[in-house]
Amino acid sequence: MTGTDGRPTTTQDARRNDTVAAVVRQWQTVHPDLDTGPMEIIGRVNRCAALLQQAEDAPLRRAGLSRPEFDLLGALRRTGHELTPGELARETFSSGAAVTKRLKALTERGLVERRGDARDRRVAHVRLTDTGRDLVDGILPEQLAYETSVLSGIDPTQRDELASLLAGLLGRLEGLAGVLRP
Amino acid sequence: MTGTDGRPTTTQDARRNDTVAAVVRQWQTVHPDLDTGPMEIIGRVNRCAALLQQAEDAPLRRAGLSRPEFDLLGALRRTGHELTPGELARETFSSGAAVTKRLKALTERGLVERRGDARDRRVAHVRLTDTGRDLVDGILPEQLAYETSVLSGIDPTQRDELASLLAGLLGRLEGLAGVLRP
DNA sequence: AGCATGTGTTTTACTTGTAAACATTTTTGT
DNA sequence: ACAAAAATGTTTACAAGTAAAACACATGCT
Repeated sequence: MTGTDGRPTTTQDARRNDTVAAVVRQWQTVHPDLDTGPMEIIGRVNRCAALLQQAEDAPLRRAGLSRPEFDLLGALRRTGHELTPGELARETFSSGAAVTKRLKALTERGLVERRGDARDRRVAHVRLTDTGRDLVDGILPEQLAYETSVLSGIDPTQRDELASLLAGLLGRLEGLAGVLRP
Repeated sequence: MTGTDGRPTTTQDARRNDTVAAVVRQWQTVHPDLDTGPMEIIGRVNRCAALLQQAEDAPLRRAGLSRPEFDLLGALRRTGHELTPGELARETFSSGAAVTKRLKALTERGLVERRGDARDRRVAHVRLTDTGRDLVDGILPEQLAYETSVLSGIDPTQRDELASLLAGLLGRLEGLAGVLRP
């Protein structure tokens, strides 16, 4: 089945039925001369991210963790070794000050430990405690299961296509960020 | 040109070269049994949104506006009529309390005005001042021009495909939100 | 009319992030 | 070797969001 413009309508005209489409139509009537094309992508990326964060935090809340905290623990878990606060900040894309605060809270809860560096006494090395590791390993499958259920409405071919296109966009954005921040 | 698995490589194997791909690979080596497929989409959506917010706010900062403030003004501009605080909250996907604070700041800056309702004296009606309208109309083209330049690296066919796939995902997320919030 | 209940908005207390300043230590240049 | 510069991490002051309660008014029931 195809629409009058020949574009396939396998997603039941999703492009005409979400909130972003409505917003774009409003702008079009007020500023018919403006090219609103970028909104169709960027508006949707932003809105998807907002909704995902709302819903996705459910398994984390149960464990009493915020997502930024989980990201920090996850960085330690997936790299498999100790990281310094600075490395954690880069790895989780957050500021050093924010990492300092999170580390304080997570240390008090016994999820991470710190150790000074012998050579360079400015730096600390942070590692997961056993409790912290078990917590991450317990939450991650739930998180992925939830994410899988969210994506289950999209057929595998389209999922793959979407992942590739997003990778292209992300690569471009990260390239830009690298260029724009010398 | 196609990769060894037959998938086209028009985006120069973007899927293997962004930060999310590296994270997924790390998880795979630590938990080889886990299905990390969802991360390829959801991780990228989140990361794209984060980068877009950092970079995209440039034209807004120049005008001394935060993005949530611009969203509020934009909602008034694109609907073309007055909105109540509650409607603004729904329209901009934020809490009523946040809207109250933003309205206070924007009113003090002379960008919006309030007017009481004659029938129902609980509600207020908010409208853009001429200054506010001019500000939105001045910023929007800059914003769209920047967004266009970000997306210019992706060819039009892929842009269209990406917009459609995101619309499908967003529709599903918004449907879920509706169902999960009775 | 009088009171319970619902709705729209604001206020309050609190959480969390950021930017800028700071302290400490290392590196660099001469 | 030593002063200046850079790097690392923390502290401080502040901005902005949220949840829950408070507030103000409207509506419906008896």
